[in-house]
Amino acid sequence: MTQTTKPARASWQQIRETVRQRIHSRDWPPGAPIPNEEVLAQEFGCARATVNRALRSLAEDGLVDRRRKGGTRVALHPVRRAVLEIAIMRQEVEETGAAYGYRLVQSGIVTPPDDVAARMRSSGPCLHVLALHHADGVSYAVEDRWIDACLTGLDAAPFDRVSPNEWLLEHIPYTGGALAFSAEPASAQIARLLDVTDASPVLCLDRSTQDGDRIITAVRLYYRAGHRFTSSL
Amino acid sequence: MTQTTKPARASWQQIRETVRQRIHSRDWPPGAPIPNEEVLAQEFGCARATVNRALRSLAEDGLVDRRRKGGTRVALHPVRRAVLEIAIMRQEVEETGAAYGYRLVQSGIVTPPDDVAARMRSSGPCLHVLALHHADGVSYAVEDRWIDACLTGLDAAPFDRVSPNEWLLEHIPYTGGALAFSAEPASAQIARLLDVTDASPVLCLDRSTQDGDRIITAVRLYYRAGHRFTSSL
DNA sequence: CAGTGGTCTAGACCACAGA
DNA sequence: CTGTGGTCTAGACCACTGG
Repeated sequence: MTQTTKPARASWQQIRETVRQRIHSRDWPPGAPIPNEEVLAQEFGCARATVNRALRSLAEDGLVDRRRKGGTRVALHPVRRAVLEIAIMRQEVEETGAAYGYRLVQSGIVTPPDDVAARMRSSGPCLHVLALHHADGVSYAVEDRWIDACLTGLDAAPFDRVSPNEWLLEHIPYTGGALAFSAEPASAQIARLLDVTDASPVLCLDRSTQDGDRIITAVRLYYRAGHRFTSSL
Repeated sequence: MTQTTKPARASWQQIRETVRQRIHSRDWPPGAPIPNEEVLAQEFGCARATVNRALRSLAEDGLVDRRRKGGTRVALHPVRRAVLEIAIMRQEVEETGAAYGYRLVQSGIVTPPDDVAARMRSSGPCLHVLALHHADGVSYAVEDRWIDACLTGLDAAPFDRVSPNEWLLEHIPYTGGALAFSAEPASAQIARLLDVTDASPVLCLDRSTQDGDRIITAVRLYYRAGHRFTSSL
C-alpha cells in the first residue's frame, strides 16, 4: 500500500508507466501501433520531447519497436534481457558476507595450446596464471587465465598478492569482450583445487576481454556446483 | 584534417565517443572528475542538453558516475554488464540452424512440494508441466515448469503442441522476474530425458516470472553439459 | 513524396547533496 | 547556501522509410 514515491510532478517517467500499463492491460495489444509522439504529447499535455524520452526508454527495454515513418508498435515478443553484473571476485565474495582470500597456484610465460590460441586469436606467448579464490577459507572459484605477454606493465603485476582478475580490471583499459556459461565435469586438477570430487559438476564462466581488435586476456572461472549467478529481468 | 567532409552529423554520439576515448587513454583516469556539462558544452560548441545526453549514455554503460552537485567522475571499477537475451526455446534452437521439436512428457495440477512453493511464494495448486525440447531430433533441453493454477486462460493452453515456454510468453503479460544459472548433476529422470549418463553435469537455468507481486510461473531448464549461454560485454 | 521518429537548441526551473 | 545534474519546453531541422 505504501507507495514509495509519488512525484506528482512527473512527466516522462509517468508517461512511460502509463504506456506500460496500457500495453500490459492489452489495451494496446502486441503488434498494435500506438499513437505518434505528437498525439501523445497533446494527450499528456507535454512537449513532444518528453514523450520521446518515455518511448525511447520503453524501446530500450524492448517493450516497443520504433521506426521512422513506421511509427511505434508494441513489441510482438517482449524480449527478455537479463543483465548480469560482473564484479571483481573480491567484491563478489565480500558481498556474500564472507572474508575474501586469494592464493596464486602457478604462473609462467608459455606458448598457449591450440584451443587457447584460438580463444586469444593469436599464438604468441602468453602469461598463464592459475589462481584460487577463497570465501571464509573455503575454495570459492578457480581462475585459469591467459594474458597476452605483450601487454605493457604486465611484469610489474604482483600476481602473488593480487588476482589477475582484480589487477587487470584496475590497470588495463578495455573496450569490450565476450562471455559464456557452461557446465562441465571437474578435471582432476580443478576438483582438487575446488575441493570437490572428481568429475563432479562445475559451473564454468569463460570470458575474453579485448581492447580494440586485440584480445588482451581470456579467462575461465570454475565455480562449485551449487553456485548461482543471478539476475533480474 | 578534412573536418568539413565529416558532416558533424551526430553531436551526441560524437561527444560520447570523444569522452570515451579520453577515459580509455587515461587522459581522464579512473576516479577523476570530468568537467561539468556547461563547460563541456562550450568546449564542444553545443547545447548543454546534448552533453547531458552523451554523459547519461556513458553513465548507463557504467563508465562514469554522476551525482548532483558532486559532478561526473570516471568510474573506479568500470562495471561489466553482460546482457543475455532470453529468447523462446524455439528461436534459440532454430537460430543454431537446427529443426525444432517439442514433446510433452507429463502435465497435471498438483500441490507443489515445499521447495517449489517457496519459489512460487504460494502453496496453492499449480499446473506442473514437464516437457522436452529437441534440436534436429536430439534432446536439447528439459523444461520443468510450475504455473499458478489460478492463471486465467490456462485451461485453453495446448501444451501438447506448444511449449509452456512459448505459450506463456505470447499470452500472459508479466512485469518482471528473476533468473539464476547453476551447474548440477543430472537426476535419473533428467538424465534419461536429456539422453546423458546419470549424474553427468547439466546446466540449469532457473527463472521465475511475476506480474506485479504475484509469481505466475517458475521454470527450471536443464541443458546438457557443453551447452553455452553467450553474451557480449 | 510525406509522415514519423531522431536530434539539437536556448532557456528555464527544479531536486539534490556537498561545502 | 550553492553548484551540479535532471528535466521540461517550444520550436526547428534532419534522416529514414513506408506508401
